[in-house]
Amino acid sequence: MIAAAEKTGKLYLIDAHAYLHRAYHALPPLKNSKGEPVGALYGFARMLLSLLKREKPEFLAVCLDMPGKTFRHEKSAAYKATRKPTDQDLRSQLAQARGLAESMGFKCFGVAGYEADDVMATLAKSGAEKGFDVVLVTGDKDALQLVGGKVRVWNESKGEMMDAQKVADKYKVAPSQIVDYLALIGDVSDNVKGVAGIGPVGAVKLLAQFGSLDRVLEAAKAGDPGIPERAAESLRQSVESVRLGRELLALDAKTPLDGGPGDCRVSRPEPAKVQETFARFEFVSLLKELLPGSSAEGPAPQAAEGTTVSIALPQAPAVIEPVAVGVWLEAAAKAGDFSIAFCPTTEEPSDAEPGLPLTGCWAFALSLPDGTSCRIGPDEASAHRGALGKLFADSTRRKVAHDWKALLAPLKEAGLEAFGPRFDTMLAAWCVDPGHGKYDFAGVWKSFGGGALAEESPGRAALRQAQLVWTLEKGLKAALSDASLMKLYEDLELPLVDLLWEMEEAGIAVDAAYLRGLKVDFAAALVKLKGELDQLAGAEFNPNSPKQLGKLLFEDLGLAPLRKTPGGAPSTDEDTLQVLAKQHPIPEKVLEYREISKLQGTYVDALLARLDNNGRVHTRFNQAGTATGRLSSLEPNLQNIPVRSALGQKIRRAFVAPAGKVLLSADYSQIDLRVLAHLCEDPVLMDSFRTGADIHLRTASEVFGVEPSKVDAEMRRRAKAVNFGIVYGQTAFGLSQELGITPGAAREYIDAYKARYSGVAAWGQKNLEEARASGCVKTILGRVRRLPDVNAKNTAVRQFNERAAGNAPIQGSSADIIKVAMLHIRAAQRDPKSKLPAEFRDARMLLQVHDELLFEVSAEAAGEFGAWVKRVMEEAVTLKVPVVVDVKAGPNWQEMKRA
DNA sequence: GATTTCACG
DNA sequence: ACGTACGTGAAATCA
Repeated sequence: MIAAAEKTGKLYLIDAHAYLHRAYHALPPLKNSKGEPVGALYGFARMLLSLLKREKPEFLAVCLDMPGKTFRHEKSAAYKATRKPTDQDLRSQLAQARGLAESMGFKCFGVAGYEADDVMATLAKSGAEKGFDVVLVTGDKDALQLVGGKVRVWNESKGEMMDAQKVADKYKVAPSQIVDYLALIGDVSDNVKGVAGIGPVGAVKLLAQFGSLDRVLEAAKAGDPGIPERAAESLRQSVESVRLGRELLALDAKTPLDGGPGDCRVSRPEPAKVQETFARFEFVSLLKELLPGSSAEGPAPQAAEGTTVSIALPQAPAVIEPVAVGVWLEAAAKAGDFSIAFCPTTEEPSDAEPGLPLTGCWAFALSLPDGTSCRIGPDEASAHRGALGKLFADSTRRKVAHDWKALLAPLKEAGLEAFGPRFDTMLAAWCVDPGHGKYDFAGVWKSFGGGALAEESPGRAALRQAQLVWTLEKGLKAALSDASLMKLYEDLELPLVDLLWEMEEAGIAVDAAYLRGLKVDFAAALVKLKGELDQLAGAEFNPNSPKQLGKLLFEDLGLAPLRKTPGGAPSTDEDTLQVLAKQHPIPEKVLEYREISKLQGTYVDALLARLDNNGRVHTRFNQAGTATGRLSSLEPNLQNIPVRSALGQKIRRAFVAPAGKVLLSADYSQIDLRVLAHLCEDPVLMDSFRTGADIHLRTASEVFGVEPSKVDAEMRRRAKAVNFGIVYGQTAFGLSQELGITPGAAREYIDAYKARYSGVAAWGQKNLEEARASGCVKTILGRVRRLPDVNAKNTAVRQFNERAAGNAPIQGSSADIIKVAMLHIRAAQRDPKSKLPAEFRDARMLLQVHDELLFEVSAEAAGEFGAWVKRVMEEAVTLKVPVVVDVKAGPNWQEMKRA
């Protein structure tokens, strides 16, 4: 038998104690509820997790120091003698690091008498011999001596991957000379003194000339003319100490280990083990990352009241088998309310679902509150048309469903229009806690405490949903009341369902011929640019590939990266390319290519593909998606049609009004800042709006302390960025990036703003305090946003929540206002008693883009209609400052003039 | 499926 | 010591 060759791959070696030290000093002194210090362990575990996620290592070893003296202390009394004794709080954590790493499924090595560095050296050597690509994860310069061949050092905090070339570039010596180099210049942390008068430059020179420390010392002894006499004398005096230093710095690759690289395969941690360990340290969020779906036992961190909503759902009971439609109708006649769930069906017959109707593309599950259910498809619907129609039209019966808007089209197709009171569990769930992102039935059931629902076929899932939705409804009603959200849900969100559906159904006309012309132009421009780029690069590459572009710019051309992406790669985004454009012609061309490619792929192609038979495209509005109360638009997204660039406006030009009509746009002017003024009642801000000033100009005047007439364009631009930033909870860094100024200057702008607009600053403070105490913030209509992590210990997480806490009331209130206006407009259009002209009633609301409404209206009536819409929108709410709407109209969405 | 980039308010 | 302005959706690339 021949043994199979040992499987190899990338082997990561972690210097555990380096990370524990770093985390200990970097993080606030976290303790668990028992008062035990856990901050360093937390940082260490987090680092391991992010390495796991980012690098997906196949093999990984955690290398530790053991307490007590090492062979180096035997050699030198001075070794590390200058180090301060380790804090007790850190010592206790160092002792627990091994257990923590092992519980996470990592192989650990630590040998008494040796340091973690020696262990790493040993594993690196044997790993490289066995064919592993070895990566030492450490910031310690000593480790660079091991670089070469298959061994590299990754300085994770600086994001540098050091191979032999990089070492040579940075230190001007080969990795094999690193020990000699450090011995010559000394190393403070190890208390290795080095040679007096010889620094990095001198050391590099000597080593370049003589090759090694020994040769340097020999040459000094022999009085070689290549060494200045002063340095030679200094070297002769230090022969003993520098040789000792070299011995101390050289890593020992012969550490006795109980195992090797092959034993370091990363395995999935045993859930019980990691759960136990993390629960002991109370690493709740980390546990979720490592084992999604699990929860830490033990005392959870104190969540403020209002951050979480539980409505005590039971585990889902088994699905109750459906009854025949006739039987169900008899039961329904005696009962009152019923629920409806849509079941997407296919034309393909399915063995798994014998009960499923196959003749059409729709089917529904219906259920009574007691679970008595049936399924109807086109056949059943026609067989029981009369009874079903009567039931759906009966306004005394409440009808419960999850996501009514999605139900309206299939119901219409089935000829089953529903009248009377509705309950929509999707909207209710979103109102109660809008932070989940997705609100499909199974997701809502789970996130409100009902546990995971098993995968089911569409037919069974619809049946189950119709039956379970009653339980959800009961809990959500209570939750809506408890949070004072019933009015928002009933009077705003629920009525919006039909309006949004009508907008979706209406769609918007697109000039297909124009768009096809644009497509040809763009395609030609792309071919040309691609040719020029390949020429410039000297080889073919894909400008849409960040990876290929990054390699070209930062490796082949040697340009300097500006910043890194979250994934750790050097970024090639627009900001970066604009900076690099000053050094090389390629970035500029890539920017051009990217812009056109984006417009072509995201807009031209997508719109052409989505044209209906009448030349219109229909978006879908997601009413239950955003955390703040806004709508979003999808498939296609018509809320992000280009407007800022000249090329982008060509896309906007494709949205047109049919003959005899015009597009009319009504948008709220500065709605976010007006809402802010209303919320904070800052006298200066309120005055700006009451006097109808140019708001950014006024801000410039206040912040820069000059007369309004002395404000130039650049000052106004900066003030505008400050105003935007205020709404977003800006940092000095963020503003500095936006404006291309130093963080110090940005800080001054912000301070000046806060001094002039003290009411804004005070509101921000008060709002945050309320958020911390209650765990949520509210809009002017009482819409909540829950902020479970506004008190988080993790700085980044906490600060993110703090900014969201400041922004949500503003963005959310603006969303409230435009939603009210939409309903008012529609109500007036539909009210037979309102004396609106027929053209006003026929005007169709097509799109909502957060602060803008787009209508299609007869060209003759446009002027008057615009004036009316303006008034309704401005009067939707009464704020402490005026609300102003600007109206424009034109033949397409690009060429619009003020009406 | 994750990552990166970029379109909008 | 680290990351860094709020809220979205879509496409292309690459593993």
